[in-house]
Amino acid sequence: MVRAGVTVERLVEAAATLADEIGFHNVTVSALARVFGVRPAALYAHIRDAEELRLRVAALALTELADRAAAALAGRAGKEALVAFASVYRDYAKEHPGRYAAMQVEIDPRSPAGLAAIRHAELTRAILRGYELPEPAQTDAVRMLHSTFHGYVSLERAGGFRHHPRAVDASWSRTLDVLDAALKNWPPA
Amino acid sequence: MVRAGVTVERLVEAAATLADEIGFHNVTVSALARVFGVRPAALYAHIRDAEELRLRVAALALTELADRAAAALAGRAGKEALVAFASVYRDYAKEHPGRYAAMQVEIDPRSPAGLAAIRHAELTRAILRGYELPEPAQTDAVRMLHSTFHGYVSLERAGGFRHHPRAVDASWSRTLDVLDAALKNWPPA
DNA sequence: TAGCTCTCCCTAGAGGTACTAGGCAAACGA
DNA sequence: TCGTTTGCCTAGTACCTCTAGGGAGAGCTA
Repeated sequence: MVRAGVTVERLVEAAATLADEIGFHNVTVSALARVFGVRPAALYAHIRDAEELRLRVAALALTELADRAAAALAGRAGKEALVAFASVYRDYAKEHPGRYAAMQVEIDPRSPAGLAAIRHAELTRAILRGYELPEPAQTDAVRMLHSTFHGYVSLERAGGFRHHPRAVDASWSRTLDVLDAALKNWPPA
Repeated sequence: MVRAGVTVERLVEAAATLADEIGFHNVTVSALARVFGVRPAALYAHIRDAEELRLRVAALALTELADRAAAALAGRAGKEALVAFASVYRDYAKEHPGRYAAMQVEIDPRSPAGLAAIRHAELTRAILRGYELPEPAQTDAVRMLHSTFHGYVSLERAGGFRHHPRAVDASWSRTLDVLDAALKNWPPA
């Protein structure tokens, strides 16, 4: 009986990779066990249940994306920051569809995934450095930006834009122009 | 052996109701059979498989939402139309979380669900009546509006706004103000 | 009305998944 | 070298999807 060297970290990493390959939806404890050449029951020594596995993949994805966003935002402000963040977001979803899907699970704010999500929201706030919005407009803007990014990427992935010939990249680029203009000229309450 | 009177229509309607109650994710053929007081195998005379059931629920939800949107848009233009559509969208998601989740499945454009989705996109275009945007800005705007609505509702439902005290309704209202301003003053390419 | 057919739901069963309980052996620490 | 711990095992329960084939009620036909 050769030991497979399973650890939580390797498990979650493999689950994330598997999600990108076969879809987050299809990542099961059994499928993951097959990856490691091990019986499904063996994994329950490392994770409590399938739900914890999914939450850990979500936390991994949120952390990875936050890291990339932080790097992209470094030294940038205004529209440059906006475009950099948005590109990182959309590219990550393209590159890692399974991880991106994992991020959409309902998240307890006090879990590790919840902390990663908060860090994520704080980074979105960093986009606004060059725009000088007061509160509560800043929070409203953060929510709107996040919504637009997530909504666009989500609809694009689901095929929601496929029935019209207009290039999806072009609409994305124009959407960022519009968001930039909106942030520069935020209407008074 | 009393006949339960199962038909595809009643099945899909019950599945949608069940989705709103226990979550779309938890709607299984078995659970649906229990609702009808029938063995799971009996349902396979009416639906091909679980996938078809899910697609039919998605089509039902898209059609219902399109109907409501059409009614809300009748006789309205400009910001009034924008707010009416957005409210219908968000309220529907609140009222029918299971049906809303069903709409997020990947949809073949040529299926009934795909046709409902296209009708949906056309209705979003009707919002723009009062704003007089030329193509391709119109398509870009439709995509941006749809993205923002979906993204906001989706993040709200997933609890993404829960970690900040700012009222979610207030941010929503301000987001609509910003979208209105953006449509009125669409930046040139 | 008697019989025939069709439809609807049944049982049985194969195969997959989540998860628990308990066992055995490899790896590690004293 | 000898416990002890750790990691993976088998066995088993429960639930899910879906197929095959059987029986009985409902409606059509003569």
